[in-house]
Amino acid sequence: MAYDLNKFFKAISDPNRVKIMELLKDKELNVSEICQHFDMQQPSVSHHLSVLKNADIVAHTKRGKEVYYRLDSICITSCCNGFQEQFVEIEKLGKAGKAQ
Amino acid sequence: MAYDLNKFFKAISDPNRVKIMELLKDKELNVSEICQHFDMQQPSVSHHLSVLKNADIVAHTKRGKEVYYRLDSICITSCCNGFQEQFVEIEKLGKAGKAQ
DNA sequence: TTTATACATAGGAATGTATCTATATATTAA
DNA sequence: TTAATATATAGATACATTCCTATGTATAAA
Repeated sequence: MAYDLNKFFKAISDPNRVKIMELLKDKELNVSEICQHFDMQQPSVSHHLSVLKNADIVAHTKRGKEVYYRLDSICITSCCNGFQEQFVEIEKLGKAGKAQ
Repeated sequence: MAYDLNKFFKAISDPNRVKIMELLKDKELNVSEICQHFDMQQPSVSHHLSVLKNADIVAHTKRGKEVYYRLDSICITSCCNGFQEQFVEIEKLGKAGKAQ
């Protein structure tokens, strides 16, 4: 799978989308469930989900009337690692800790 | 150092800024030298450098009339790794290869 | 088949961003 | 001190993004 790094980073450059990703960290949620955690209207949440989907950060499955979204962690690690490798020598990678 | 992840990802969401980062990969360059690689005018390059500087992605040193910019690879690895760790279990990290 | 529910899409207003030209500031050379 | 060079800042314009309301589409329930 060839991820579009620019699309990926644009997608994660919005705090509301990052919050959606956090909600989906270890569970699937449908759109209504995601909406409950925001002040935004449902169409705005749908828009953010489509940006995440378009960047391959989330996948979705329709079950009945509901559409369930889940995180694609391969995309996240692949894009983050791939970007680092463009700029930092391999032997230096993985040494820097989490941003505090 | 507490990096601002949102600021970091917004900064790297622009192709021209990523290209500047590539130019600075293993050498310092001053603004005029960076400008030679772009069609943009010098003030636009200066603007992009200030966005990168503001996100702690580059540092700069003035020598005489010139201002030399260099990449801060610690910022890059710290932000990329820190972001991954928000969403992916530690034991799964570093397994996914470079985006092709 | 009609109605209700879940979600997506369309279109518009407000705001943010990238680029340009013009100009200010700092440093060096004459 | 005056002129030239390197870079940054200011202001304007074009375009992109976010959010809203209104509405379309698919599925399930009555």
